[in-house]
Amino acid sequence: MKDNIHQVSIPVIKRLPRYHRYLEELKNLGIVRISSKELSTRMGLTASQIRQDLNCFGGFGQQGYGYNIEQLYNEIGAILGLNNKTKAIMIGAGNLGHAIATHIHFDNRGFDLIGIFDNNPAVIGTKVGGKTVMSSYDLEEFCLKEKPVVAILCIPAEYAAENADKLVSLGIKGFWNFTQYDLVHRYQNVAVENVHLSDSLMTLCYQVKEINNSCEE
Amino acid sequence: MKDNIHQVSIPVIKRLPRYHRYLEELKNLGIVRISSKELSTRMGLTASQIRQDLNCFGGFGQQGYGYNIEQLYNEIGAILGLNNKTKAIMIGAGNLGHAIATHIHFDNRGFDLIGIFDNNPAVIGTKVGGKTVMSSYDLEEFCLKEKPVVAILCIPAEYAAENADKLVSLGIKGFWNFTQYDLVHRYQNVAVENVHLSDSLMTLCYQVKEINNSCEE
DNA sequence: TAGATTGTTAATCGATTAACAATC
DNA sequence: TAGATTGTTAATCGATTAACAATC
Repeated sequence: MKDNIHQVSIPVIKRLPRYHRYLEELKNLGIVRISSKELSTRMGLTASQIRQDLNCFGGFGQQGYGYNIEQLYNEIGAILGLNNKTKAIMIGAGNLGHAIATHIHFDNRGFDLIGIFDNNPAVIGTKVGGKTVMSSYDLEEFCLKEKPVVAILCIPAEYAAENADKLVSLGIKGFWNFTQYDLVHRYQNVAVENVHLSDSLMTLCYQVKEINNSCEE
Repeated sequence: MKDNIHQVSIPVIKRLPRYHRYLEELKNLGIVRISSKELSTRMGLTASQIRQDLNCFGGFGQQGYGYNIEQLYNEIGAILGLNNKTKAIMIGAGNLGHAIATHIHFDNRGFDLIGIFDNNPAVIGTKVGGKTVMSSYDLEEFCLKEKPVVAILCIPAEYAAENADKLVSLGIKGFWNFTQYDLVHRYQNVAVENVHLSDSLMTLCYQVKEINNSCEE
């Protein structure tokens, strides 16, 4: 590992999961080593970028040889913290929450989903991904006892602010935010990862329009 | 509108939906005008950036006054193409597809979801968001007749490549890709907007770890 | 007119790419 | 040893920020 003095930039971090995916695939193909050049061709980026990215964390390669795929795969997994079992809770078990809870493999991604909460009586008590949905009234007691670190927000935007404030006061250090609401810049020392689905869809709308325009010309 | 000669950069496009959201909120509060300075404070960015971003598309403001909120809101909506009714189909009506189909307001985002397909007999024929799920066998005929422009991929990664190839051959010009699979760089003149949920979660994993580290020191 | 605030040009900052000496 | 490929420094590119003249 290298000096942790200046922290790694966001663009680099965002590329790590993609490296991890490609390396997993190569590993499963039984390939042992790869050069930055070869990997760059497969991934559609430059060899320079790969080497720069990896050297933010240390020298994982070997001159004249390249990188050992399995080793690099494990290193990146460790950097991301995928072997952790960070306790996570989900707030909101509607359509989206339900899908996220059952669709995502939290254990492979460094998390342990330990509780799901909702305030809708029709949902409380039902099973979602093998877990019984709890009432929001029991959230505080649960947090004091279980000390979850991350909260997944799958609630309507209008409840996001109050819920987030409460959760931070209960010790939450990170949000996976599926809400329209802008959580970033609100808290000190709290990580926020936004999944703004509507924003993403609008971006696609623009792009498709642009392609249509350029084709018509 | 301004010269369309050099196209607008991706970072700018990605910020447009956020502007749109803030302006909608301001509009609903009944506020009529806003300066780039005031908006920048609310959004946590610089006034310069806002003015630069907006001037990619034309001069919507007025010196000494600022921007008319309703007008700017409408302009950005028009730039994004939110008034379009681009025909979209969904491939895969599992947990995630079901949630996306019912959770997203496609009509406000420039799209019209006209068909949902799956190859699971247990799902075919059921209703999702008021629409009957069709069999994948009928996809080709449907596309030839209805000419959808965008496909939403909510299928396992291993089926992504074959489905995407087929859909492109059937005239699809854009993907909203919820698959692990990397669609970008595969096709000419096809827009791809990725929602890599697992990647996003891994990024959060890293960030939470970093916060913990810095707090312990 | 004076004050405010834009549109736009210039300066800065950061991220990506290229180059190459180090070394396996 | 010679060839290959890294780690790292230097050059380039692009995006963000600052400055200011134009103008409402």
